[in-house]
Amino acid sequence: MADRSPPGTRPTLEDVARVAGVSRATVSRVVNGKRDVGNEIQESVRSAIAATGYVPNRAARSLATQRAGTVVVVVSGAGAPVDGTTTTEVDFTDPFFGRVVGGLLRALRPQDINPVLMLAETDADRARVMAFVRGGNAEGALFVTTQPDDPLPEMFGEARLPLVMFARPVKPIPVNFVDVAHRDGAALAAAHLVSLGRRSIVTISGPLAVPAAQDRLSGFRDALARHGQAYVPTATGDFSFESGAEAMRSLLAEVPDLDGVFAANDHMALAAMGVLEESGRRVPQDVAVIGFDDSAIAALTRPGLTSVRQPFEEMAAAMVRILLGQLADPTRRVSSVIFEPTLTVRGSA
Amino acid sequence: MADRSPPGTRPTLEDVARVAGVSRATVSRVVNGKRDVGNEIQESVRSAIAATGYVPNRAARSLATQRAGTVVVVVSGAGAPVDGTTTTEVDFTDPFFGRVVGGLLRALRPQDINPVLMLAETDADRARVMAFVRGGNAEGALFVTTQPDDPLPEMFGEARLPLVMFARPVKPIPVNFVDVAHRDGAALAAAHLVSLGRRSIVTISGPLAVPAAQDRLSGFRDALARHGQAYVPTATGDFSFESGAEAMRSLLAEVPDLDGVFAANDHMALAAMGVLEESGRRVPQDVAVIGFDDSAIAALTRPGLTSVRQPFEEMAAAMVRILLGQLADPTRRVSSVIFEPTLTVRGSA
DNA sequence: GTGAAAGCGCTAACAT
DNA sequence: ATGTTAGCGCTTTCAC
Repeated sequence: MADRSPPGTRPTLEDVARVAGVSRATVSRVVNGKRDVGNEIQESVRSAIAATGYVPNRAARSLATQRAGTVVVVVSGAGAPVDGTTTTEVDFTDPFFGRVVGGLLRALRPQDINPVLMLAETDADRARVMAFVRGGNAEGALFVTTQPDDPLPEMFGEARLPLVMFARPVKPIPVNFVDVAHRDGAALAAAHLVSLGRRSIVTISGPLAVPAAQDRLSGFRDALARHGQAYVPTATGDFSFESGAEAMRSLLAEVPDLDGVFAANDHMALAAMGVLEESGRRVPQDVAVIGFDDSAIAALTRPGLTSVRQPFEEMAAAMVRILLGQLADPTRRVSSVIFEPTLTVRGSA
Repeated sequence: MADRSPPGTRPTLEDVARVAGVSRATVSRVVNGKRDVGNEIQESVRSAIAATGYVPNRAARSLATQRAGTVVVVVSGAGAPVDGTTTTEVDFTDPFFGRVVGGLLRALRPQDINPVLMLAETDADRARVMAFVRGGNAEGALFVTTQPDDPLPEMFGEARLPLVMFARPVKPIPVNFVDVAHRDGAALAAAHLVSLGRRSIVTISGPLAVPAAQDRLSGFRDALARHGQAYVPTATGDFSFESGAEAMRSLLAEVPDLDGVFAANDHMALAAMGVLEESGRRVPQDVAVIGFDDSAIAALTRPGLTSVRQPFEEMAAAMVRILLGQLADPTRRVSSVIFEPTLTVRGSA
């Protein structure tokens, strides 16, 4: 198992072939599991591989096969390109980012495809991503963003390059995506609040330009209407902690006797809890609070935050599956998969 | 700018050369910014590139240059290989993971080197990483882990493969790393608590097998000793929320009149705050609490958590710098850079 | 079942 | 200053 070669010189197929006393082609066949190779030879090739410590060079393979063996995982989150460092970090501390990327990596792992991670914060970034894929350096892209109007999906569409998004794009463009049934998640929250006997329920919405926020709001309203509460006082935030606090304050002014709150994400729900407590109301006794995302933070507050959970890792796995399907059959039509959320019940509701 | 070629066939250097009426070599020179090319020709090559939509193929370039143009970013966090999904996610929701990886990507971005992201959760994963780099598919690795005894660094060392770690490894092996001055960070916390007039200060340590936890503890003790508090009651946690709560309870039993707490990370600090409030003590009036990491959560609690902050993005940039230096001059000795932390003051202390 | 040979797209001497 | 040429390490017909 020792390294014989001088540092910097890696063993090649040629080396293995020489050691095994066969041709490069045969070694290649063994390496790639082609079955029309005699057993004896197969043996000796394997031991030659072990002896030399051979590892295939992907660049050479890509060149020969015309397949990159690589996909790009593109992440973008914060809206504007940032000069400071703070805003941009939102990407990565955002609950869903890490979970999704982790899920993608795990789903990709058995496929012998490796993920190149790229940021898409600026137009230059996006151009870089496009060039990368157009140059044949990746076979497709997996795109996870919190920025609903990112132009990248359209660019991919026009270039007819394989892409799967996490979350439905705002514009109705033909693109593969995976999403959660936001309306159903909201309905879960509504049903839970009602089952808790809450009768004066309000909601803090996300920015209505974001499809997910839209759906969570309308789903919540519809569900509550089915349960008899025809009108749901609503304040709109932007998913940030601060906006959640402000929304809660204005709702409190409008509906002092409210006893249930559904916020479109956990940050805003947390902020709402804070405002409620400052106002002398107890959570969950006086007011029940439910968030959305089931982020790491939700478990770290007192009371813990009841929240709607998206099955991130399954969703990530689906993204990979769709992309691989598309690569295997490029004529395949775009597809989407919608997952059902669940409710994680903690102390707040 | 239109695509002329049938889908699937990408323009090559050859195509550009033909359109521009020059040789491949000349196009290559222009593409790579070699300066010994006449202006006229340069012009026509550029427009030929634009006309064809040419993008270099990295596989071919790698093969020719013998340089991968790729580094692998390895992340590992959760201790044992996991069958469920929960534990493993720790990686990604951990405050530092996203910040560091984000920083790495941004530092790599201008370098025309792209990062392949790999997990190192199991031995098979580690083997995969090793094979990847040994096969010449990446020029080196950037390793960020919360697992102090990961065997990967040693494997890289033995194979004499370029590696830079985030955080000093437990074993004193010769490896490049970037870290923060944990002792100084702890001293910052100590000084702040003392300046607040706290006289009965305790600390919640991380697992002592982790160098960072060791340093934070000893740094805190030493600093407090310099300020006159010779003995610091200590409870040891494992960085988890639950362990922090338990540690706080036992400290409370031991030192009922404590008025200051320094926890080795934010999760434990948060848990401590919760236990303190349950016990009827107010934060910060009765007890001041300081955490470590300045994670996203720290800003989302009430009161906000005062915490020691590591300059993650600068640290990530340093990792990249060190790796590139090593690649440029492989004989370079291992080096390390230690950054100074700062204190982010919020409501809790 | 195995080998010989061509070629993937690019770079880097070496010629001119 | 530009072109010619020979590979980089691998896969893949096509012969044998």
